Amino acid sequence: MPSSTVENYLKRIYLEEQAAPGAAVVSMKNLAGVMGVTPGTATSMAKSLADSRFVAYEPYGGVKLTARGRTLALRILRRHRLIECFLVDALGLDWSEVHEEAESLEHAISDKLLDRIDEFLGFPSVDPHGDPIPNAKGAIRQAALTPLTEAEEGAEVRVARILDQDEDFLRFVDRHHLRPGTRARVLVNDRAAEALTIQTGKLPAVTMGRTAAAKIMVEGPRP
Amino acid sequence: MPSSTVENYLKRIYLEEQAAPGAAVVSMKNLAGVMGVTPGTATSMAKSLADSRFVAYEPYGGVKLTARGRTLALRILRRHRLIECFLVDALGLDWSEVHEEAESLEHAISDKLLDRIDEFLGFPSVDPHGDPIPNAKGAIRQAALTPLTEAEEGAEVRVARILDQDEDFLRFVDRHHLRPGTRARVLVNDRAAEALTIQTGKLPAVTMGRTAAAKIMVEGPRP
DNA sequence: ATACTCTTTTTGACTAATCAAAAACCACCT
DNA sequence: AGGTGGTTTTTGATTAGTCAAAAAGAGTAT
Repeated sequence: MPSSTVENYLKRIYLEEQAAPGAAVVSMKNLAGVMGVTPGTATSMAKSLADSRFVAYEPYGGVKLTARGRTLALRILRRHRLIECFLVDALGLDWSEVHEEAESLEHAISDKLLDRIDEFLGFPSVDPHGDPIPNAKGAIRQAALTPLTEAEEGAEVRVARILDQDEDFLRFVDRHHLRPGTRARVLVNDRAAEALTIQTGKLPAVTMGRTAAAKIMVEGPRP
Repeated sequence: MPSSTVENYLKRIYLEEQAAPGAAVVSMKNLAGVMGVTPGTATSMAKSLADSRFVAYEPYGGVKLTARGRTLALRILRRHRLIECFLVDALGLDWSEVHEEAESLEHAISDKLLDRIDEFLGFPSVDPHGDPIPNAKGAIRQAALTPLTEAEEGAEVRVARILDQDEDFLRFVDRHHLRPGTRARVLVNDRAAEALTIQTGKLPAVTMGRTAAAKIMVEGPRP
């Protein structure tokens, strides 16, 4: 039974691999950064993950999940995201605050309880942030989405996923009614100014910078 | 922030103190036994709990919770029991299987979420086994109960609490409809034979031994 | 009080996870 | 080739929690 530390490393490695689909491996510096540990710790953990065959690791070559490691990472991610759904749907917690809570519960919940929750929720396919939930077999299916920065001016889009779990950012998104599921119109997308203006229904339009817009994934004008 | 290991020790010490109200302290042998560790480990943990002022400890003198230690123990117990309620009431898990699950979730849940659950459940005062739930301030209130072994023959009793969390025993109780809340009549209480026969409604009567009956707490014929 | 038994403590060792700081290595740029 | 800057690895230490086995202490029976 892998410790929750190991589970966290694998989850982060998976997320880093997803975040930078170009890079084949995750560097020690990167890993140490996202895990909040020193590079030396990342190295020794990389070795021990490799010993357990969760990652491929070559000295100076970074880490890369093996099939076995990815399976476990997806299992944790599934737990995390189902728990988020549950906290929001069943207990009415705010979607901006469930991430932290799920972060600890994901290591403590049994498979049995998780399945019960999955059933209770009606087998959801995405969590409250729009992140896809791996199924019990570890398969993950996500519709092709584009960052808001790519949207044409005048386009009608549907917010599908928010890529940042930071509470402040989520509250900003919430305040302007840009939660996943919302339809909105892109009024301005000024690439030179790196600013974008978007409007939901009859609400006042919001203008945000490029980096903020890049964290909001949308479905195009029509598929 | 105490580790979950420390939380578990304090919880067990509290429960042992309750289980043997006569003994003023919990011995190392006892503690090692219930925690499933060697006596040496119990000793070194006792010292470290004493350093943190959770228990009073004198060499060869056993441990005894301080006010501080009891407060923390009751906090864990509150978590444990509210979680059990929640799993049964909100997710329909069987009361015989929630103990183990709560055992790990109790260390992972935040105070905020726990309060939300408490509210969701309508501030229950006992868990599915009839164990009293400490309130947010750590106060615990339990009606005076008597073990079934003390019941008079012919008495009508109300099952109030089951003192054993073992899955098999709980399933036995369940099978014979002796869950907390049930009214039943004591048909035979033969102290010499150490056997007791009890009947719920029109169901077939059940006969059990003294030790089993001692784990079932009831409210008297009338208060 | 003496011996015997049971409990408790001590000692030494081990694993997992971490840090700080030194050393080694890699890649790139003249 | 040689140096330089940044990354990675190594080394040595630390903390929490554990065990096995030896040593010490307490209590009881004769």
